[in-house]
Amino acid sequence: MGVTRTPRGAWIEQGMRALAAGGPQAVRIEVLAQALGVSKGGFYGYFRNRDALLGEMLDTWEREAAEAVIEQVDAGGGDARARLERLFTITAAATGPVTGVASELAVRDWARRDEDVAARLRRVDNRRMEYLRALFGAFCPDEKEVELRCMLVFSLRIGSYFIAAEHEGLSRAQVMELARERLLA
Amino acid sequence: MGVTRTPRGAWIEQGMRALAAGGPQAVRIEVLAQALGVSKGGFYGYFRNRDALLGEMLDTWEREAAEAVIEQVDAGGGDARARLERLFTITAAATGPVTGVASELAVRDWARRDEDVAARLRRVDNRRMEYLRALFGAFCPDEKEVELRCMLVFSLRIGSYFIAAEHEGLSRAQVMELARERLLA
DNA sequence: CTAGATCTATACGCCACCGTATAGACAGGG
DNA sequence: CCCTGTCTATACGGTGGCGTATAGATCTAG
Repeated sequence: MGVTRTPRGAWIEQGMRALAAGGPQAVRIEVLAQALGVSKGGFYGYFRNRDALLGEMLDTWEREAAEAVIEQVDAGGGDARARLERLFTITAAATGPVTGVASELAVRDWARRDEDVAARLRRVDNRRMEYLRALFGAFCPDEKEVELRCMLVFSLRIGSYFIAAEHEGLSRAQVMELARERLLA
Repeated sequence: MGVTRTPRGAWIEQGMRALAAGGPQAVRIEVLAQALGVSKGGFYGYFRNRDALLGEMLDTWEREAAEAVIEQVDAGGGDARARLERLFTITAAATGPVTGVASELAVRDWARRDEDVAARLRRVDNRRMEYLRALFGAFCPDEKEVELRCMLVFSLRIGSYFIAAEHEGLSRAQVMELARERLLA
């Protein structure tokens, strides 16, 4: 039996790279093949067609996007505030083809026009929101206040990548730092 | 001289619709033509090629995106808080092919992968940020606090469209209302 | 009503990409 | 060493979209 030279996962990972860089339209089999230094010949042994690849890409993203960060945050221990701090730091620096920021933004935009993707995103977002809620709930008694802070954390994270505006006398990082202090108060 | 049956502006508007619905990749000349009930024959009389159309679409967006809202807000008069309230209401309901929310989200995503688009977005965002800064500055003495609130307003607006999470016992509108009260305090 | 300008329909060549078919290359078991 | 299963390269037809060419349609001016 021959060994797998370009395993299933390689196609998925390269697909995620393409998705992150150019959206679902940029996930072209022949382009992925070239990036892998291989012809597309083997692709159709793993996947029925291009849609099957996109589906499996979303499967892996859905499986790892939320859990990867949560596990990493929890692994460090500490109280709720310490974990939130760590969460801010980690998500700000997240890179890599599947759990990186670029992939997530691409998925969010994709979800606007595809109901299946939207459903997956909803599951991931709800899982994260649930986690955030638990952390804020640990030191924040008002339930509404908790929801508000969760939404603010979420929005700032996404906004910081989609917003191009500059700030008067402050860097973006400084503004984010201000927000961080305020949210942990 | 024949009268223009499908004027330049019609192509641009239809292009913006396609952009809003499916991103720049979805702006296909033959599709626009079909949507306009016309063949693509006339297109190349107005535009050198597809890129020229995309460029003019961005021109009109850049020209109208910021100013349209600002004028509409200022037209109602009132103090800074009243204007901010009106700004929240207007931007939440914004529709239409060029100044609508969908177009803006599409442009933001597009800007991630095209430096020219990013530059245009930066100009629009800075113009809006400047306006927001003036409004918050009217009743908020601390400069840093002003920047923070501007960033929060911006992020919430964008986040509310890109975030799929649901809230515990509250609707998204209720959370946004909470944020509005807090930001105007 | 004709003339000229402008808009439009249609046909064409071109290219990128999808999915299939088929034959060669490579490893391990007999 | 050969055989078999698996991965791979290449060639092919089909489709969709771009940009051009060209001829017909439509409107205003004179």
